[in-house]
Amino acid sequence: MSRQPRKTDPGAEIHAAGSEGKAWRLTEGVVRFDSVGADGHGSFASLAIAGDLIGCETLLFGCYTFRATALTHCRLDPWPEGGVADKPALLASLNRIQQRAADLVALRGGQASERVLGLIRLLTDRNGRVILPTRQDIADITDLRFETISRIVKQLERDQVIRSIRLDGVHATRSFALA
Amino acid sequence: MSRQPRKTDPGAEIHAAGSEGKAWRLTEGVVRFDSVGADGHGSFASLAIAGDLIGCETLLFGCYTFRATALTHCRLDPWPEGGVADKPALLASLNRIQQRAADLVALRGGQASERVLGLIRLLTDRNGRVILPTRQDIADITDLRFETISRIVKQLERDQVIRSIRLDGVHATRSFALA
DNA sequence: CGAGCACTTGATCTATGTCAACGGTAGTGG
DNA sequence: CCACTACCGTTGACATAGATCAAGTGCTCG
Repeated sequence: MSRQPRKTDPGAEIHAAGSEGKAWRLTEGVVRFDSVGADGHGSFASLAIAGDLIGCETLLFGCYTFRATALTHCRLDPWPEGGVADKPALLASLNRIQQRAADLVALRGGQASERVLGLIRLLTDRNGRVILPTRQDIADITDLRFETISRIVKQLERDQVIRSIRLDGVHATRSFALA
Repeated sequence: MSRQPRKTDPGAEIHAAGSEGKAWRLTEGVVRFDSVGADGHGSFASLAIAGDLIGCETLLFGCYTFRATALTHCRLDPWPEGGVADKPALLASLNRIQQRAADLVALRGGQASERVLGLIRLLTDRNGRVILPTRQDIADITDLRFETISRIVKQLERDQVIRSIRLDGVHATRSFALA
């Protein structure tokens, strides 16, 4: 029995921390991971963007370490494709996780506007389009406040660093093209 | 020909970004990793503490992605022990890297004193002892300024959250015991 | 002894947080 | 259709944590 690809809406929980499940490759969208404390409250831990793996810790433990939440429309494909992960695939994902971690650290240091711009660049596709998470999610990722994010995004728009575009099914405040 | 364990002094470069080499397990000490830009300037990217792997990306690329610098006296053992990494070992390190990344993200968010305390806890051994990096390195890790770190560490000492201890070969301002 | 480093501490400044009010849009139920 | 609610985003006024600038201490090494 092979698993099916899975699609999610923005805001939907993909899996809870500690729940059982398998690993996936995120082929479209953005996912946030949260560490969940004993009280059930979560704090932002990591991010996955298209191409990243989700839940590879299940290969070791059988259950997920973090809570995963879709920040945009997402598509998840079962991983590993053949059902069994080989060593080169593991090495590649290990490397990707390491790189992503360095990106995240960079998004939490320096000037507020640089951080937001950094995240926008990270999320921009090869056509120069971005679908942003909500202001609150951007704030959680960058450790800023949503009011600050709102001001910065507006300012980037005024400075014509980004320009609002219209994609169907996406809030007007969240789809942009890089200038 | 099997490689020898390696020891380093605080401040020493363990390897440069892009240089060729193998993977190691850090058995003692703390190491910082920096992304190195085209201009040769580095920015803090990640941290390894005792038990973590260093340079597992060499299994894939043959060379190191980041610059590695010893923050304390360190001991490095060749990895994998047998010369070839098996899948369970890879999965375990993948998991460890993921966990470490979440720790790091947490160290860069919230109140300054909480971040510093978080780092201190992360670096404390099972006997409640810590050897801290320099104030500047702590600042780079937490994205604060060294003056701020100095004030916070002193305050933690005054509040008796930590207490200065004397370890030979270590600056008096850097070895502490948790209260 | 002098130079260089790491650390400490005080005074002041400022980027960002906080609080508050309001607008737009989607959904829901009458 | 409208009324109502629930979000999400925007904007202004003001507060403050931490940055910045500056001066001085103590240690180590040549």
